[in-house]
Amino acid sequence: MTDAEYVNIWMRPERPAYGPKPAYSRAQITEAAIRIADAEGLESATMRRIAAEIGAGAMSLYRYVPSRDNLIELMADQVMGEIDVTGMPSGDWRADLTRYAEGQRAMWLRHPWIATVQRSLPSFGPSQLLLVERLMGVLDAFVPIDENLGLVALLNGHVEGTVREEISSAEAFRRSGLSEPEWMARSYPYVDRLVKSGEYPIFAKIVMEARQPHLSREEQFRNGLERVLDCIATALPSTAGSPMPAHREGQDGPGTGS
Amino acid sequence: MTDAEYVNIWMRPERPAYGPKPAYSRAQITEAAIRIADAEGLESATMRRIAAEIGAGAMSLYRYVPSRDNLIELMADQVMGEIDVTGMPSGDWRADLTRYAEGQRAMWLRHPWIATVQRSLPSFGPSQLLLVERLMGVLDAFVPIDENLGLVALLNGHVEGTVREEISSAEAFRRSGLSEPEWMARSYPYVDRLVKSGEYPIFAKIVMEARQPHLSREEQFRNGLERVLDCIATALPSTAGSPMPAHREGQDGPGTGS
DNA sequence: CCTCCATTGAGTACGTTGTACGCGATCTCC
DNA sequence: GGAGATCGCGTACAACGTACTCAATGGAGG
Repeated sequence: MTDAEYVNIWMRPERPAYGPKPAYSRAQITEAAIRIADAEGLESATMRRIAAEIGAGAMSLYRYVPSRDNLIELMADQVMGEIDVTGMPSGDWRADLTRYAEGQRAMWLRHPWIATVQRSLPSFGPSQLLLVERLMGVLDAFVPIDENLGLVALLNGHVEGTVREEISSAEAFRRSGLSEPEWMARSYPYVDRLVKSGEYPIFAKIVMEARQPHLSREEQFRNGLERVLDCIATALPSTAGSPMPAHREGQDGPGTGS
Repeated sequence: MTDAEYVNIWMRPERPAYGPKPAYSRAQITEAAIRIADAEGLESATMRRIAAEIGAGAMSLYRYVPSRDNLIELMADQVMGEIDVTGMPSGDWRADLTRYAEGQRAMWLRHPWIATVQRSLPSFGPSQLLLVERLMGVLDAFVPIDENLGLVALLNGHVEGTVREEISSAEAFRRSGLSEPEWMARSYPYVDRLVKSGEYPIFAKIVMEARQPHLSREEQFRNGLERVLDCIATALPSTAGSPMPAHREGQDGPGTGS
């Protein structure tokens, strides 16, 4: 009835007209859920567990949140608000996008369960909306809105793709209960068999030769990010300010000399 | 005990030495699971449901697969095998990568549940391995392996990011049980309030002005893909063949006529 | 002031999930 | 021809999300 009226969790008012004072709040529940999900994974953030965390009865949560799915939407929007995009656009689009990208990555690493959340697309929560405003505001002066959408998608695609991989390998370890070295030791026979079989030369090349996988995650991320920013630069008019990538100081783009 | 020995589903042999003839097979179970997940979502592909689909008892599946998570890994690898990468590298890297990207997208759209699967990173199944061989083989002759990894990550990031958005909006409709027009009608008051509030000028601009969201999904994907391929082109040596389409001097590569 | 009743926190209960365990039947190896 | 591993499968259990129900609560209308 009234439940189905709201297509969005944000369309549903939190506080009713009158009645007894609520003992808890959406914010409190959301924060508790995030705390649990951060520490033990999203699947551990069950309704009972969250309720216990704040000292409530299991069913009390449903006075504040219509369903677990909606609570997860609240969690997702909440953590999006952690990304610092104040003062954007600052005038230096490259610095702005870098700060955004690193903030996004840091947030994902703090809250790895984000990777498993279906952002049911247009569920625009307040934090997500603000993020869009600031992020797309960076390029808004330089390109038409459609171009902006494309460039932002490119940037987000890279950030999310990279971090997702980072997270999922960490998650795989956590789930299996093995440490990374132990896991690698266990995997060695399989990988070794694949390499020695000769059927997968490029896989073997990755295992044997690639240095990228041995760099720190930060460096891997940085390298990819610079590439994406260079790509964005080519789509902007020269009035956009940041110089062309070719003669940037400390340029480390595609094809280092060594 | 012997269960924990295997870190990988692919390290565990399917057929044991002796005993009665198995009535089913991993492949059969995997296919049934995929069929159900395609039609009703991954959460409907429960062990009981899958067993019923092939006419088996619920617990029989555990003779073939150690856990549901491992079954999902099998499913994921299976559908990766659907992407047609035969004949790569063909010599035209741009055509190869386009075919790969569109194949990847088509596969994701056929099996939307893929978006929710944590690819526990190095669980290299046979199809995934073959895919890596063919895909990375496309650029292997032109760039060092580390550069290749970066470029492929860029491409995959775009494909996955775009399709993920495509899927999650479709999923949101499916879950809510509403049709797209009905959903939009329900959302209208919320969106309208946001736009009229004046607090979100760029969001408003997207809603009011952007044409990209009204293009077909194929066109949106194509546009973004071209951008990524252009970006990759700048990282390749000129011997790679495919010329830059638009704003570069058209040095027609030897032999490539497109 | 009192009364009304929507809303509160919370207990109980139901249906569904993944899967541990154990059974008799079946097949390969020695 | 045993011996014993492996088969399909029924039963059982713990944990999940959440529908339903209840007495207690406290602002609104008189």
